Amino acid sequence: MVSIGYVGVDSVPKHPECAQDGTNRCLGDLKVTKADPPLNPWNVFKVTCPTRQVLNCITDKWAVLVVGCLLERDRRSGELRREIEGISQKMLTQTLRALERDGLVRREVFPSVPPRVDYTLTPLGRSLGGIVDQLREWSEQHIDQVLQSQQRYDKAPDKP
Amino acid sequence: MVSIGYVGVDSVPKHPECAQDGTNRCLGDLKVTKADPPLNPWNVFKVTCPTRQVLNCITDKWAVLVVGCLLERDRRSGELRREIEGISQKMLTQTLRALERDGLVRREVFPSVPPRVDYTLTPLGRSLGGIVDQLREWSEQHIDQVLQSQQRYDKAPDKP
DNA sequence: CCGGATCCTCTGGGATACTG
DNA sequence: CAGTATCCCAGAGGATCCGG
Repeated sequence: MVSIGYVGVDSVPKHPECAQDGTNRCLGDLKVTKADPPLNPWNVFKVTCPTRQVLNCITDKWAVLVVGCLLERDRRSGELRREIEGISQKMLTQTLRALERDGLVRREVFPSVPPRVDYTLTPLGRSLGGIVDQLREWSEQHIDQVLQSQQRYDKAPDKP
Repeated sequence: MVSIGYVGVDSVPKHPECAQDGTNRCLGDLKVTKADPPLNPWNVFKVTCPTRQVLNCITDKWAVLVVGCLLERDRRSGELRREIEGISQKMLTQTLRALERDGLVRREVFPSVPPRVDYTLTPLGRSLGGIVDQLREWSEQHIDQVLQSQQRYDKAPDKP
C-alpha cells in the first residue's frame, strides 16, 4: 500500500475494486463526489476524485498505443504484438485486460484451431480514441519544438 | 539498456540526449522519419518514431496533473505540491524539470528571501493543455461507465 | 521556502518456459 | 496461436536530511 492513503480525507472510500493494483489508490464514493457542489473542475487533484482513475487508464504508454492501433481497425492478438513495436507479450495481455475491464475494448474468442482472439474498440473506447488521435496529431506537429527545446536545455550550463 | 533496441531497423539512431533516461529509448533521426514517404499515421508504433517520445512526456500521471493545474493559472512550487494531492516533493521537482526540458513549462526564480519560484505554461505547454483539458472532460463524463464496466468485469466468473 | 542528495523499498516489466 | 506462471532486475518513487 502506498503511503498517501486517505490522509485527512473524510474517510468514505468505497470502491473496493479500484484499489486492487497499487497504481490507483481509490477514491471515495462516487455519489458523494457527484453530489458535492461543483468545485474546481480539477478536483482531479484530490486523491478522492474518481476521475484520477481514468487518468491511470489513459496515462499508460501501452494503453494509448493499443487504443490507437485498434482505432484503425480491429485486430487479433498477434497482429497487435507485431504492430506495436517493443511491447512484450506480457504487457500486451496485461494492457488488453485492463482496457477490457474498463470497458474500452471488447474481446472476442473464436474457438477455432489454432485459437483466435479478436479485439475491438467499444463505443466508449472509440470515444476516447478521439482524444488519443489528437494526441498523435499534437505529437507530430510539435515534436520538432520539443526536441529543440531539449537540446537547448541540455546544452545550457546553468540548469537547476 | 532495454532489449528491444533498434532491432531490424535501418540503423540511424541519432538523438543522444533522448536515451538518457531508461524510459525513452530513442529513436532514429528525425529528418529521416520526416523525409520518409507518408506511412501509416501511426508509425508511432515503430520504436523509431520520435513521436513516441512525446508520448513518454504526456503519458505520465504527474505531468498531466501538473499541466492541468498550471492551466488554471501560474503557480509557485509550494502551491503545486499542496494542490496536487499525493505528489511527493521529489516527483514534483522531477516532473517540473522534465516539462521544462520539453519546453512545456517555464520556470522563473525570484531571488527573494525566502526564495520563490514560479511556474508557467509556455505557449507550447498551453497548446498541449487543450488536450489535457479534453482528457479531464472525458474522464468526468465517462467515469460512470468505466466504473460500472469494472464492477461487471470483476463480478464475472469466467474472465480469462 | 525551494529543492538537491541519499538511501531503501517495491514493483513494473522483460525473458523464458509451459499449457490448451 | 493465445495466454499463464516464474524468475529476476533496473529503476520509479517515497522518506529524510541538509544546504542556500
